[in-house]
Amino acid sequence: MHGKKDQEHIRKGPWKAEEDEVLLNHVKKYGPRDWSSIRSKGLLQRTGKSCRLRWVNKLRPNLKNGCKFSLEEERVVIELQAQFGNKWAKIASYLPGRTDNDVKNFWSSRQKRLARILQTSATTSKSQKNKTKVPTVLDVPTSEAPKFSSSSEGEPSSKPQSCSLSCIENSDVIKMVPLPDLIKFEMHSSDTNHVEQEFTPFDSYNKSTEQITFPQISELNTDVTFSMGNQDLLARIDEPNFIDVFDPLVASEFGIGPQHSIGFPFFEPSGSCRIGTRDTIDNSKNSHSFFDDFPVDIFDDPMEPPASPSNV
DNA sequence: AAGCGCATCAACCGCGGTATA
DNA sequence: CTATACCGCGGTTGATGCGCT
Repeated sequence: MHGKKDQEHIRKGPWKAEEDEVLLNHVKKYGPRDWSSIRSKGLLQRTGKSCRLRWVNKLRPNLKNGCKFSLEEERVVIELQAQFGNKWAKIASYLPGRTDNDVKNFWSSRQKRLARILQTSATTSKSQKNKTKVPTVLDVPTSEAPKFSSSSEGEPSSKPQSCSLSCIENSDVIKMVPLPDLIKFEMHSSDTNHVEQEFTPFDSYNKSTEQITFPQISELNTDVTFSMGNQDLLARIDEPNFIDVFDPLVASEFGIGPQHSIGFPFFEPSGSCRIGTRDTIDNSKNSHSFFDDFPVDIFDDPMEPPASPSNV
């Protein structure tokens, strides 16, 4: 009855180069819209949905494909996730060149890693001797973090996701540009001209008088001892000695203290692009590779904004 | 060298919102 | 006003690659 014909020729799975080409041609002609017309015209045997996804995630210009999240980007994601919840598209809009899929993947992989680390730490410290009561922080990410406002309704801004993050509760109301300094740095560093003008999320914030609360990172960073919540944990997950945090015997109940000084190289140049897999920890260890790993094009590709439908 | 486990990425699915007829 | 189609988003899953044992 329904769409036997419609369904029989729908192609799924990995995209071929020819398909990409067809899709690109369509976008060149008509802009990134009318996705379903691509199939109805017989150009591709893909659903409009699939075409759109391919464009958004892979073919759109200026995507940072294959680049690891920089530390700044990671922090931005962590901050914004705490602020907005799992609004990946929204979060991605603050990260030029990143898609919601990127952010989503990044986050879930990070969550898995965190869960794993926590689990490992919990079991090892338990087996050593459950001498010190492991702080609640330990329990939080495994039980709670994966569920972070999975439903969209819980206006996340009103409920700081991190338990016991007192600094979040102290967040100030920042009007209009809800970005902490490091994010601004990310945005403005290479080209101050085009950023706010062309980067739509800023635009929309500028236009609206919306006020959102945003935890100030300076505050977040000032007192890591005892009040480390998910955000800080997540932010530090890539540090070589991150695991120390969870060893209550070593860290004496999260008196993490100065041994967690981040050390070089914590910050990477804006827009840096860590290529390869699982190099995050290695990057922190191997200072020799810090600058060596920059891709050749990062300094001459100042992230132009994605072509907007109206421009094409 | 092979097998295993983990991390990452790409793509699909379902659902809700919006536009249009 | 209603029905339908389309679009966008978030969650999930399968494939692949890589490192470790």
